[in-house]
Amino acid sequence: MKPAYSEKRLQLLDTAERLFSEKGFDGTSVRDIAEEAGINTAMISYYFGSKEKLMEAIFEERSLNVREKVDLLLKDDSLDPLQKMYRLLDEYVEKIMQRKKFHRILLCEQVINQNPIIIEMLAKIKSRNLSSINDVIRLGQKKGLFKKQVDVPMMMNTLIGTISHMLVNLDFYKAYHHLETLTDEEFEKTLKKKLSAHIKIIFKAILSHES
Amino acid sequence: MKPAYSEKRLQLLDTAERLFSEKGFDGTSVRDIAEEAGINTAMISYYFGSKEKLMEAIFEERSLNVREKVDLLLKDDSLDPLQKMYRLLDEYVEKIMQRKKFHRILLCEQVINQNPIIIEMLAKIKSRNLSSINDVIRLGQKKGLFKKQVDVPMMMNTLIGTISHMLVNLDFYKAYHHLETLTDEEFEKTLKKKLSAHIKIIFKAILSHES
DNA sequence: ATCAATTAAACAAACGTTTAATTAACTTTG
DNA sequence: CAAAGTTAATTAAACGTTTGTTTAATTGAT
Repeated sequence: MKPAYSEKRLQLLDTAERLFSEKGFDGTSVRDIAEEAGINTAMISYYFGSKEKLMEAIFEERSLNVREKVDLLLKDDSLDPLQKMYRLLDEYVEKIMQRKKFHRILLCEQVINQNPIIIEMLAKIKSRNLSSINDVIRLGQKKGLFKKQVDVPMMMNTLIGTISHMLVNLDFYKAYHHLETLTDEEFEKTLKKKLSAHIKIIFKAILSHES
Repeated sequence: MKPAYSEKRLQLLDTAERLFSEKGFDGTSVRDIAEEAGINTAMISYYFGSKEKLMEAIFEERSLNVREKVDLLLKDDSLDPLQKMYRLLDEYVEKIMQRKKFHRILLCEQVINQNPIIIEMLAKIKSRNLSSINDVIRLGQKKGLFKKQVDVPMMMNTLIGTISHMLVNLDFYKAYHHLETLTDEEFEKTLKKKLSAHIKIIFKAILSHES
């Protein structure tokens, strides 16, 4: 369980992430992971200690923390509060799309997972991110640009819910809009633009006071 | 595998739904289910044929079909198209909240599931529901009340994504708004109202043309 | 006496983890 | 600079459980 960054460790981590996202944690055996990675089964215990701890390692390496992004945003005087929120929203779209496999795992594990270490990890990240976002919201309210009553967790719920649910409907969405001819990169680019524009409309309606 | 509606069959189905929603399909053993239901393990094969088919039975009994609701809505001349969409949205909030356990299962299985029967089942329901909803949208567009370009799957993605993601954040949301003192029924009522109002704002922004 | 419902026991297969042995990579030493 | 010694990396095999399903026997009602 010694080395922190070896090629085989990373190989196991990537393979496990892929298989967990395709078949779930309990649907994937350590033999599956080792075999597909071309590495001996015992190496999982050797590097991570256990299958559970391998999962924890995935969460530690892939979880999304927006505090730094928010700090930069708050300092940037060239952007009004709504534009700051637009940038933040794009950050979520970008990062979640960038880490599709992990966020599919996250989607399942938030329902199923019983591991107290992961539960604690997610609770901390959620609280921290929410409190950072609240800073931006309060700024907008102070400047009189946002409504006084904004249900921020509800708004974030729609942000993450919309992006996450798109992750499970990717193929359906692609087929509906006849986008199968596009390359993966083209489709991804198109989709991110659509998601971004769509959620901007939503955020504007939630945040700013108009009839 | 004979009887379609016996007390023990329903008992197994309910217990399985609960355990699958708490621990996932692969995280739940047939012994778990049988033991918690107080029924012999072999009865699962007897009634359903297999664990897989038990899961299929859950999907058959709990999936949400909105066609009837939409048909009623389309006929109702006392409602304008936006109000029809509001009613439809409330139907989704109501039904998903009513079937929390099943929709937690659905959330995971849409990512993980490999069972072709369930995949086919979900694809059919999704297409059917979407085409029904498209009828309402086209009506609104015909009357000049809705935008000409509406990404209906994207809109539905936000609807279902918002409600579903709330299902995994219930406790967090309750704690954030200090709603722990409420009874379960009171909280559920409050939450449904909040969800409904929130999504109405979103739908209005997506559907109607304003700056 | 017949047939459905129910049971405990047994089945092989798959599970996560550990073991003890072997190989590979360095370090130390003469 | 090679040989010996030392530690880390890697392996195949085995461990004891648990898995979903089936079996063959038993119960209960008609």
